Amino acid sequence: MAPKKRIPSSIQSLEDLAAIKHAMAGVFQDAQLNLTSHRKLVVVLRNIQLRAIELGLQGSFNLTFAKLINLILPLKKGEKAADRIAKFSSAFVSAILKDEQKQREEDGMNDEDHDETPGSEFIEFLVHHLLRGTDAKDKNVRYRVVQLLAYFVNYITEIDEELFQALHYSLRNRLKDKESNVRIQAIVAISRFQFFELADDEENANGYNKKHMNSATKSLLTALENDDVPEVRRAALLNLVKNSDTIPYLLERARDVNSINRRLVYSRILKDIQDFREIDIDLRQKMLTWGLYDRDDSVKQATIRMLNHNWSEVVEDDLLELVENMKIVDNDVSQLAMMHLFENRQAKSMHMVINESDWKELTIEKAFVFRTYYQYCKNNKLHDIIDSNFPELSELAKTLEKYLELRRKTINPKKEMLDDYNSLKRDIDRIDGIIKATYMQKNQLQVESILSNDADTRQSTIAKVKEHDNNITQYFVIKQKKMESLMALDEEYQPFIESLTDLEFIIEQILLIIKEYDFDDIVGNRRMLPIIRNYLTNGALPEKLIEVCTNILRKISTNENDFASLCVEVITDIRDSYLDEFNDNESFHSAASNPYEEEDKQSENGEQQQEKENDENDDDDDEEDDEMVHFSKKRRTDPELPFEVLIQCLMILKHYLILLDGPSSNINQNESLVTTLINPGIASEDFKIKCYAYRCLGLYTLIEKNDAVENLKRLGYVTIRDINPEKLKIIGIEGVFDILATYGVTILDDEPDQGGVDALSLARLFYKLLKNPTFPTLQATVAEGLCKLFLADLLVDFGKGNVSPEDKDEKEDGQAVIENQQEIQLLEGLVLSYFHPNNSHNHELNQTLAFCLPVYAFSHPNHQAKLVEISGDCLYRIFRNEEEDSVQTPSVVINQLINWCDPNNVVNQEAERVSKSTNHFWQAIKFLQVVEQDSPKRVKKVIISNLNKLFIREQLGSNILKGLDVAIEDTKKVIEENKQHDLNYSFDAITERNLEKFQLSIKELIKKAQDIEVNLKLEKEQEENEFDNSRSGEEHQEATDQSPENEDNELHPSEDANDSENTSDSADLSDTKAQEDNKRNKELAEIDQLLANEENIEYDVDISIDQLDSDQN
DNA sequence: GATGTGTAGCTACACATC
DNA sequence: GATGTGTAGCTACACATC
Repeated sequence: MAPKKRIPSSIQSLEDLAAIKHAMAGVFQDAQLNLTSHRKLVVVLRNIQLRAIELGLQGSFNLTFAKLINLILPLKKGEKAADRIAKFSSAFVSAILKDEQKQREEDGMNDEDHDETPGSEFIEFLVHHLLRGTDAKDKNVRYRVVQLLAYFVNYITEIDEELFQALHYSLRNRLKDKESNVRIQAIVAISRFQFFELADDEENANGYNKKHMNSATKSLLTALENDDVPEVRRAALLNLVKNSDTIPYLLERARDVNSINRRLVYSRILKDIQDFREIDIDLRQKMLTWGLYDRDDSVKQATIRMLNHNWSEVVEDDLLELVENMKIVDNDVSQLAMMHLFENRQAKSMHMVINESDWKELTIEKAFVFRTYYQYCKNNKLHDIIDSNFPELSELAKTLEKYLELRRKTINPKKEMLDDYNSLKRDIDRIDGIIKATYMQKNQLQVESILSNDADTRQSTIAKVKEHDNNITQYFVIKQKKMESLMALDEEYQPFIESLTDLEFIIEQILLIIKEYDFDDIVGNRRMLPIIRNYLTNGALPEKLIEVCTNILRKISTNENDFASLCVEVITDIRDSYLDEFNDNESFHSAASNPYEEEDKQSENGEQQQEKENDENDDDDDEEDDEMVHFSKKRRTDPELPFEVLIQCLMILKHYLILLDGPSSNINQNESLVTTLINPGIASEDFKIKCYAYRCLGLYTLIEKNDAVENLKRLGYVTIRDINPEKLKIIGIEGVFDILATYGVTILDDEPDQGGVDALSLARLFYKLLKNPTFPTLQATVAEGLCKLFLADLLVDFGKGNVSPEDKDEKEDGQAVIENQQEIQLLEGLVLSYFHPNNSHNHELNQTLAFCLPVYAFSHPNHQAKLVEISGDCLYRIFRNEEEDSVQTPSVVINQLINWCDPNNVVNQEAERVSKSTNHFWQAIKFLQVVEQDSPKRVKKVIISNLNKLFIREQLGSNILKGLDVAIEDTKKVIEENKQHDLNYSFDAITERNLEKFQLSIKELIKKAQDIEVNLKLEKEQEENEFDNSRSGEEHQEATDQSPENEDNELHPSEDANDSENTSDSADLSDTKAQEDNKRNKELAEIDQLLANEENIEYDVDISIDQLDSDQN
């Protein structure tokens, strides 16, 4: 045999098994030390193997090899020696196969026709051997076994079918191993099977019903989607084949909870997919959205790199082509993507050149690229580029007009069809609304009939229910008919609306560029203004275009009054042109009645049209007086405005009002807008119009304070009516919050009976909405609105005026105090909804609160103090009912509360002030009360074991600290008293020890504080002795009062609610300078008093969330 | 369940090599 | 110039430990 010659003499001299074994051990010994000698050692071992075969010791060689492998099996993951041996084994197997392959080629044998060779025998033996260890008890053994198998599966083409099946079966079981490291190796191993045809492909569906997916791929997908260890999912992500079947699942990992996995999708997976155009366009866009908006910066960076490198390379840096492959209409992320693309190109000096001719034939892509490029240049102050690429304002005005004209020409011939289609759609929406309302009435009646005792009443209600049922059926029939007519139009409508949407998108882009221009170009302005005004009045523009147009108008206008006249004029013109048509009187203004017909004839000539436009305007001026008379005459008999007219007016009104500067606006022309547009809009049955009208009402109230309370009421009422859709409710509540934020809570009335709105009912409204999980977005909106009011400290006086002094006396502390605490109660409502299990799926709400609550807490010590006040109560309520399935554990909640109230977290605080904060002192007292109450044992335990985390320092002064010591003592007493008959109070040794420890630490602090105080006293006395000689005691008093420390150590105000007149007195807890013993005693007495009162306060106070519960029922 | 420890997976830089 | 190698530092997460 040929190889014989190659065996070196040193190995040739091995004569018996012992010598072979010894030589093999030597090779392994060296192989475990480093990787560099492996190539050499593989050759050596191969020679030993050949020698063993010569000696007829092939079996023994295999066995010895297995024994040597066994030595590394118990070594845990990461052990270098074991990893090297595993690699070495793999290299050796590979060498054998290559050797034999070469041999066969030399012998002129076909690839296929080989029988059992020593090599395949060796591999089979090894795989057999390792398979016995796949179920080993030792996790390290399982890990190493699967690791080795993962290496060997690369060569399994050589092994027999039966063994192959056994291997596949065992590895699949390892995918369910409880050790994640074993699972990872199993994934690597199984991933090689993806390229084979597997026998059991059909029976193992796993939910992925793809024809071409083999069972290995399916197992990996299962792991990818369901394994709860990120590394395992990562292994699946990186080892799965990439084809059209698997790619959607792989890209889905861009939303993995683990940021590394998300990043890998962008840095590896999308890179591996050579051409991003193979990905579905919607998915492509999702990838951009998820990546560019990822909260983790490294994911964002990976996305930007992918965009700038992989994607850009595919289209050979052609921006337009790239944009063609993105979704840009109604897609915010594309704009962000463009900014990153421009930035990268700017860095590489790849400047874009826009030719004049480009503007003549804009596509949506071109328009979008130009617009975002302008934006980019403006943001980065690249004025030179703007000047060389973008036309003068008057030029751009021409372009704009051209495209607006094109739009008009596109719409005109289809106008009838368009009107029909839209009115059918509105009809259907309206019928849906009616059906929904009828259902609700029906359900109500059904409930009534069940509850009713009277047989007659029941009879009549049942009859009514039947009637409703009939009506519903009829409505459905009508709806069906309308739907059919709608479908008939679809064929014509769809392609038309698509091209129209594109055209409007192009116009929007031009307008957006214009909006960013500087308007000091008078010629340009003069050109622009009539175009905008004309199309705003006569163009029936969609809202998006209206929005930009009003923005441009605002910029062109010299001042706010000018702007207001412009907008009101446009709105009045739209309205009047309809009314004129309606009255069908003189031909006055007939040109405007159908803006399209007449102008169409002249449209070829822009100049001519412009002239006509000017003429028209002149006419307006001349006839203004006449018109006013006309107007007032008509008003009395004003017909109801049709949908199109009213909605146009409301849309323009909305964006006009948005742009006004708030209540300072000195605009007088608005009042009639309410009576002529907003009120009819609110009265309209059309939901869309209603939404606009209420939005306008909210905005109007922000500039006109007169009816603020009345309008607040109207907006609030919208949110209560069950029939209103969530969107409308949100508009209502947003209006309420805007009004409160603008005017403050002082606009609220003290006496609701006289038609005003009082704080209490408003608070109830907020609670009700916050608590209702039927409308999750509304919940989140309320939370956000409240958070903003809290942050701006606008709720400090909320509800303060509600209780007159006499009332206060009558009710004693309880009720009066609580009604004065609307703000605190609302804050508690927010915190409770943050932790409430009902809201666990409301991401928007949770996100809002997760952001706002800490911002609120850390922005001012007073805010923290308010949170301290509610923390005990919150804790008690969240876990009051043990059966209730709370999402959060007590430990999480407590830690959150402690963290929010930690004075170290407040911004801009000096260390001295922080160490004097009473926050955690009070929190400790609140928490101890919860321990004393009938809270569940687990809550008590967690509280006690977390007390040591509170930030309490000796700087508080010994007297305050003594108060805490007393409180702990009291709590211990309560525990002692109850422990016999109530298991909730009987704790394990650790918990009891923790309480002791906490008390001990407080006692130590007291000692420290006393030492400091004694020293200070001595110093002071010394000083006083010196003073006494020259100064009077009065002056000394003054000096102490002025000391800055006095204001530092406030007890938070609401704590001394019983004593509110004395707030400033009691708040003074200065411990470093103040020496008066009587003051100290007073403070101590106060704390005792507070602690005593706290025990008396009922936690189920009147306007709690729970109360609302029962209100609803 | 809270704690500390160890590791994976970058990321950035200097330097060497082809 | 591009490509690889070595090093240090960082962060988030899994795991072991009590």
